[in-house]
Amino acid sequence: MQEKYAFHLIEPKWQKRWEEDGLYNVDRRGNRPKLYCLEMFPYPSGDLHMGHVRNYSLGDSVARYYRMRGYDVLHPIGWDAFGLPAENAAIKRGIHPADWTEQNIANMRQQMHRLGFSYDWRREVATCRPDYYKWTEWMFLLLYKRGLAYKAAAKVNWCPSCATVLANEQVVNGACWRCHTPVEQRQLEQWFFRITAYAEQLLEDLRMLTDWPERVKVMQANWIGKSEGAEVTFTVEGTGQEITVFTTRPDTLFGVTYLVLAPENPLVEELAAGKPEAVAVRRLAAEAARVAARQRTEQEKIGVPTGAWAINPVNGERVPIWVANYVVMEYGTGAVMGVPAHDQRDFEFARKFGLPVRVVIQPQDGPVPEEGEDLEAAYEGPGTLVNSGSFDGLPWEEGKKRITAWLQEHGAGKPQVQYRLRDWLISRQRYWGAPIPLIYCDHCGTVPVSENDLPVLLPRNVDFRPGGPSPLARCPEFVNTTCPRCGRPARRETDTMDTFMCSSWYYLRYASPHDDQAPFQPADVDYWLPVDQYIGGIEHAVMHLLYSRFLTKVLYDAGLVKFREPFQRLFTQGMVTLGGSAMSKSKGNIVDPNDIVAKYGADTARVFTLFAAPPERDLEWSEQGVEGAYRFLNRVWRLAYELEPLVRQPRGGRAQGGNDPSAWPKEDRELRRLLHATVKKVGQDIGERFMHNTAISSIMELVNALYDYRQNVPPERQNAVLLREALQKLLLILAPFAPYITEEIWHQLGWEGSIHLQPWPQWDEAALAAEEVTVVVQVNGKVRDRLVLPADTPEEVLRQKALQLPKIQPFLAGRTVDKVVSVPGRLVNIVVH
RNA sequence: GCCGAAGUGGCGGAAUUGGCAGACGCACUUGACUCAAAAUCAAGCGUGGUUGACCCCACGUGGGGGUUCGAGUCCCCCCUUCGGCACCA
Repeated sequence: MQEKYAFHLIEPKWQKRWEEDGLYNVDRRGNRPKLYCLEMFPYPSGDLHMGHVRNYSLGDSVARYYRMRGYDVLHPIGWDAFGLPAENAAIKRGIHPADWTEQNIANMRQQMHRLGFSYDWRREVATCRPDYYKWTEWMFLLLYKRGLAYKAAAKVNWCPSCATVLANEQVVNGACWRCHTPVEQRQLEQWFFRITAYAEQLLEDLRMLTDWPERVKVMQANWIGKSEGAEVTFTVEGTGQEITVFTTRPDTLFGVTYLVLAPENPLVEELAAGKPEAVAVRRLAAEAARVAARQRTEQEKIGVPTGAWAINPVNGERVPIWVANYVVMEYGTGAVMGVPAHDQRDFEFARKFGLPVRVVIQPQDGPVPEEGEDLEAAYEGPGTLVNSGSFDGLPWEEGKKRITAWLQEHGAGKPQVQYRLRDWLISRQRYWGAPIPLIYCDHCGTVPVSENDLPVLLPRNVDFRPGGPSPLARCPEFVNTTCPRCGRPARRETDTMDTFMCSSWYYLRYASPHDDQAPFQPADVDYWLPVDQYIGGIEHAVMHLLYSRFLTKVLYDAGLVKFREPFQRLFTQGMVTLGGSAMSKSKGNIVDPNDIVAKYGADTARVFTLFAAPPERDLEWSEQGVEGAYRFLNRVWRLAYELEPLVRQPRGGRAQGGNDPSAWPKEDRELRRLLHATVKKVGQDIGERFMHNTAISSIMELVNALYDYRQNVPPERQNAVLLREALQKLLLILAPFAPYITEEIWHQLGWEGSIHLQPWPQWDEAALAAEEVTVVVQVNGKVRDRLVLPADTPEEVLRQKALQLPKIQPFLAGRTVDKVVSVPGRLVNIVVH
């Protein structure tokens, strides 16, 4: 065996060999359990960054572990390859997006090879290739046919920097999720997916996801934003028009002292027309229109009366109708009933504009002033109905039900559930995306492209110069076509799909990556899906993960898949930081994985990223920590080098006491116990706990124990059988984390076959029981001494020995022993006073 | 404001079921090897007190209270940090 750990020679050698042997290719066989381990596929930006290294190292160790445990492991990778940076490269550097993307893919694929990730490369997909986006278009048509795709004019989020619209999920704090430019509101006609039709299921099925992080489920639930309440219909005095409001507090209906409409509500103009208030109303509406709905939060509440009045259905009272900027058109009905006594926003508004405040809920304890005019703030808590006619005295929850029922009986309302979720806007005014497969015909209207004509190909020669309509709209060869229905000249849709559409179904494609008849074969998907373990960043908690869940449910309803949820277990890993913040080009705090691999090797990079922090937390990059990981691998190498003569002895060498471990000396039995305990723990840490950091630390402890044994046991007494077993198992459990060095040592020591095809080592449960235990002796809960005893010492003997310990005596002198608590194998606690 | 997660040495973190707090690693200190350095190996390394030394004692997991023989872990209150949602009626 070589004396030096020459990673730079070892790693390229095995990389090539594994690839030639197709070591990680997997096919549907069915005679072994399957496991689908998936990491979120990357955008091919050009280079892997440390976040990728961490994400893929995590997934790879899981995949390798289960492979060794006898599973057929589907572990694929691909490229989320449509998107704006490719188009920007075209604009800035004159390189075509397709070429730019393919070059980046080639480079990143090479980096992944160097890192030794165990992918089945035959299954690689790229969303920008026609053989993939053909099926993205197919998915669009599926939604279209099922009535889940529609075109509508709406006020939408526009990113001026990306020159395209964005979905609500893609606006973060009022800015574009990708480039952080503040978004603007624009009135445009766009394509939407009716994700709101699945709001209830998307919310309800979160319960099934018991192996998802709580915070992701909470974020999705918040995003869906379910509210239960009632719709109440008010009549406009004089005209008989109706204004419907949504409220979660029908129990406060007797407390209504005004109505408010959103400035964009079309009723506003109707109501004010011809009245003296019309000028002020129009001015307010115009003012509000200038401010994006999402930025209104910081605005002062402003409002004006419309001059119209409404009749409260429950008591026939006249209340004024106002317009105010604190009501949003996009939620509910764009109209709200004002109950200042029991809603803080209404309270502030009423105080500012001198509207009356009427108390209709009395809390159980501590009276709220009966006269609303004395209130200092709205009372929003529970209580009993007052000033509410025949409903007086009801508990509020009961009041909600009874008043809603009354409204329903009298045709003035009904129970209503509202969701905050909006439909998914999928049009993008960009070139580098999957075309929306629709044709507009002057005679036939909107006509979907026939499935047989898919894919609608992106034309290669387009004009990328910025400004004006999107490149596709400026490409007559693309735009001009014939109507599939009537054959007359027609125009293609020139918007492309949101790239989140491409990534919302890719995990299905890996099952049948090259099928040209269907997006996937049922037999493949039924076998491999759902994904058993999905790993990625938290940033996709409500974007990618929500869209993928939605699409899966649509496919389920269409009978195309047999599962309702695509990702069984989800793990969200933390960021890689340097100087406390995420690595980014703009901050200039980048560590290039290429440099680390060149300097220390891929195994070191992998071991460091897995060891330095628990996977879910942020990982602060540390060059010294990397050196620590490198030192550890060198210690493993040296250990193997030193043990080689022992390992290679004919018939495995000798062991004092023969091959029966129970006859071995104590040091041998102790080392064997640690070995077997470590094998068990590492398996649990990867498979059950997802704590790769503690898995590696326990392997380090094993290595340390082996060094101690070598140093402390005289050479002639060292147990070759044990050391051989220990080294072999050590390599096997380290293999998922450090695939190169373990493979190399495995072969240098003369063991057969790839280490990565070996079964996970067995552990002997009987070997785990320590023969001797250290029992802590406490007095009043404080540790005063320790006893080392055989593990099977009877509890009575244990207590006796503890009470007789010399160090204990001073603490017992002059005191009475109340009781003695003992836990065999752990402690004795003597309670005195 | 509502919801969620977290808070442990100089640093990253461990403690899986209520049972020795600080595993493992980094940094640091000392020693061995060396002409020297690097590498490697060995020892030490929570805070305070005490001692010639060994020992020993007290305190210690964001703060305060509680349950328990025993709390980093369970309960209540509070503080801080991070994340999500937010005039959503």
